[in-house]
Amino acid sequence: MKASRQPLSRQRVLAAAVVLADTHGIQALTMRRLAAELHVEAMSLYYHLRDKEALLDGVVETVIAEFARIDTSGGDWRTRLRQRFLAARDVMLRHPWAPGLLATRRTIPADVYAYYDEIVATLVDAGFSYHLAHRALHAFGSLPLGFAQEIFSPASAGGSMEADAAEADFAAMAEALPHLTAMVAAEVHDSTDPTLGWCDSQVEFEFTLDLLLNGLERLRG
Amino acid sequence: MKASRQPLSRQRVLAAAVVLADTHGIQALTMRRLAAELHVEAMSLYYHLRDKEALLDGVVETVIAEFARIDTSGGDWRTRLRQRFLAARDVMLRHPWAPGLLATRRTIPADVYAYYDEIVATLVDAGFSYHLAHRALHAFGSLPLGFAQEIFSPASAGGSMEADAAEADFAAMAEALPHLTAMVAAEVHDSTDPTLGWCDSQVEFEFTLDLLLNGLERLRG
DNA sequence: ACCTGAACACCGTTCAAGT
DNA sequence: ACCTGAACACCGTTCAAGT
Repeated sequence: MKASRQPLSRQRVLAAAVVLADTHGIQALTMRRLAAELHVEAMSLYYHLRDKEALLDGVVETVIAEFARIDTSGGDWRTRLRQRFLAARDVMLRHPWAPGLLATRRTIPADVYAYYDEIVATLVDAGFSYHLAHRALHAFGSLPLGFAQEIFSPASAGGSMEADAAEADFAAMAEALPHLTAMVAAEVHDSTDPTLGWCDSQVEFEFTLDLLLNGLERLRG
Repeated sequence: MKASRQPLSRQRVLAAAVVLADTHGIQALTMRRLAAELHVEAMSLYYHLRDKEALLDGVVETVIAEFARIDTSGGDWRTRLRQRFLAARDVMLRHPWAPGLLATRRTIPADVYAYYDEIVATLVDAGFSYHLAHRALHAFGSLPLGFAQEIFSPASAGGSMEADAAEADFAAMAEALPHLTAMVAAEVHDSTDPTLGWCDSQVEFEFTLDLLLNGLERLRG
């Protein structure tokens, strides 16, 4: 136990931080707790990382680095981008806290730039102008990073909406929100569908993705 | 000064919280500081709000309530939704911290449900099935709330990308990220364009919006 | 009904000091 | 080079107490 204590490093600290967030949630990722996990005092972390912001930046960097270099092989531009975005999604599904954390960062990991460069390359190779490629990048939003904007209850994957409806007076809700009620009744997420939350399930992700890809294909000069 | 001290209320606390966030940033919104702003001790706030989560929930509720009831008058479903979403955007531009805060909430303000009910109503009235209306809602993401997913530097409205390029060795960047460099060179955001950040400017917001609306129009049965 | 003082547990961070 | 103890400023929150 004592003999096994190799010296810390930035990499080891970041890896431990990812594991801690995966197992106990992002709110458990405090300097003191992370240090305890590494059998070290909190202050030791400051030797390897400037401050907590630097820790969080490093954590998203670590996650982004998981976007494996997938083969950009066969298919047209749409299938190539589709592959990439779905690969990114695999990573995010393993780290459900990552989208939220990424949203709070003010600096973009360098890897993200490289990633976006490849996307633009794919578009331009397919005949897009830089102008349209730029707009496409905007339109994609966070889809290249593997997640869609989450509106409804990011924390409660599994649908708080049904739960609320069950608790509250369902008839009253049906009266106040007739269209939503009808829609929800007709549309319950397939429970085998991998999800990052109520509003970001796999099938919806792919629907939005294809809607955008097809719309862009139409605009492609 | 002393005589003007009317008793606190949930509404007054929330209004003060919005002002505090507007003027000093969301990170300045602490129980203690908010209390000081109201010339009261921090503990007094707990009489009106259960805890800080309840405060933050109330703050987003207050912002959402600003989505004025705009006339859903003339035009087809696309122009009606477009009006709504752009009106929401006006609100968010006045509270740039709101999208980020909203992303951290785990419960949806009741007003948001009512808002989405109206959107579904508009779609269904236009001939959408509930199924397609549901998918449309997903595809819209956060656009109905007036903002697009922000990938690049949410905090630095005004473009850290150019800044970084200026600081770093531009030639090296051009080599490492040839397509992005070319794209950025060809595409600089118009500085008169109202923006919530590098990746969420008004023209891009509208482009994405129309791309989705047109794609959905095509799928409409 | 509405507000407060004192206290607690927990943060991130600094600094001088240890090995 | 790498880690630590003590201390500081700042959180959110409780509880019993004031008016």
